[in-house]
Amino acid sequence: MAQALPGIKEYLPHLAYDLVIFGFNGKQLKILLLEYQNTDYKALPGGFIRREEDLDAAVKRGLKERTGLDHIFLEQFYTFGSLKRSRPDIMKKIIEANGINISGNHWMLDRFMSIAYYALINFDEVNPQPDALSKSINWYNINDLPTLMMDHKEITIKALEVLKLNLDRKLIGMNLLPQKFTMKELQTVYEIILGEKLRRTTFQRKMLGKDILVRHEKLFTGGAHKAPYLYSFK
Amino acid sequence: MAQALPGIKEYLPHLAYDLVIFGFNGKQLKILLLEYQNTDYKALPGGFIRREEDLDAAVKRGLKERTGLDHIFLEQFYTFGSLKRSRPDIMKKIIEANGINISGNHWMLDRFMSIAYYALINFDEVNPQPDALSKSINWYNINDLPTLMMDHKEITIKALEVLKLNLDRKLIGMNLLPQKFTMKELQTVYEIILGEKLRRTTFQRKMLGKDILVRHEKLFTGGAHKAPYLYSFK
DNA sequence: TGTTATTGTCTCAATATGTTACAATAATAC
DNA sequence: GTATTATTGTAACATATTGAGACAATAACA
Repeated sequence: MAQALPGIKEYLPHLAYDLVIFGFNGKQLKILLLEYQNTDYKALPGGFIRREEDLDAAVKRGLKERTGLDHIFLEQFYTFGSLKRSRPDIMKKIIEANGINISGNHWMLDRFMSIAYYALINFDEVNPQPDALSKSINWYNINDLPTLMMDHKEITIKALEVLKLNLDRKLIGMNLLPQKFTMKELQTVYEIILGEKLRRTTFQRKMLGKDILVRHEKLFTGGAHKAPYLYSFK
Repeated sequence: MAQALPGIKEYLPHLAYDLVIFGFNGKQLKILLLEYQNTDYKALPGGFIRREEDLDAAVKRGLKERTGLDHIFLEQFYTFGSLKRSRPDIMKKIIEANGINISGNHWMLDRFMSIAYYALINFDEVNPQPDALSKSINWYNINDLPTLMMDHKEITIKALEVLKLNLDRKLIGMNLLPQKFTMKELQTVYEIILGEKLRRTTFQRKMLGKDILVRHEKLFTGGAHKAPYLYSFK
């Protein structure tokens, strides 16, 4: 089961990226977390940058490896560079828990800066894949996260803050919903990201007034009530 | 005149920071640019990160070296990581123009990512200092910039975009104005950053309504008209 | 004392948002 | 069928915010 670690000749030292991948299941906002083999550590997906590769390309590559998806909303939001964020002791445990021997001066145990990105994906389209060191990758509710490794909690909180600030400006609902959705689903996305309840009538009027939605057929769910229209973004 | 280059043992390889330092002279928004010795290159101030130094600390150190100032509004806004942004040919010219020999595989000629920050300072308080490789450092009007080295124009444009987005949220006027200022000066700061004229009466009402300003004595400038009040931030 | 440019504030109009109300459904129960 | 229920779409009105113009109150100077 022993495998080769990435070589220092292939990757830039001291540099990594981390991904906060948001998904929406119709009710709740979730993120993807890796669980490392034989440890309790849960972590954001991440990776290294090849020496002859654009930063953005490296992150897109990692995102595709974890989700199988291309052409996803992806945005850099912050670079974490404090000294204390690097924890060679934890990295060593994770690698050794995979049955790999690592020398004390291996480059993966050095200090790292992490350039953090967040991605927005349609929950239903993705089949997440764990990376080489982890045993599983799973969705976790943003309001009920487990303990995260190192500074990954801080990274996640910052991602959510940026998401909130960008909510209106970047039409973020578009990327978290299926192609067609109801007004209520759109409102739920907004409510979860903003962390507050919104008024139904005001929200509807505002969204319809923006001239960004197309109305389609009604959705009959079997509920004993008026059926809502489906919408898509223009 | 020959001097020693920074050693690879002291600094993290492949990593630099750049600073977009904004100042306001009462009329125009300006940034600080270095001019390298014996070249036509103009560039943003920047530097490297020590191996045992927090990223933020490195940038604060650099900001203090250039401006002499501490406790300045400073914010990270983006990390530039494309392959083509690194130009070892240009770096080599700059270093050799300082009368220093540099070998072709020196670490300063490697690929670099740059973590960009912007700072807001009070124009009148600062006495800028050039760095070891440059002959001068000067203020340039943001609307009339010279040709900048490598991707520094792109970095500057992005800084201005972020400044614009953060204008209301972070009370940016506070950092660009002297302690006491007139409503007109505050409005001018807003107008330049937003790139549009604002309505005097609406602006005044909005600012006074925010409950962030303290009104002081009037300012008599000698103009043949009513004297404006001076304000400071609470 | 009149002239000029600018400032502080008021008013009214135009928009935008908060709030309530209510008719129009889809399914189900009878 | 007809009544019942939950939810949706939209109208209506109230309130708040912003746009636009008007105007009196200066400072300095001729």
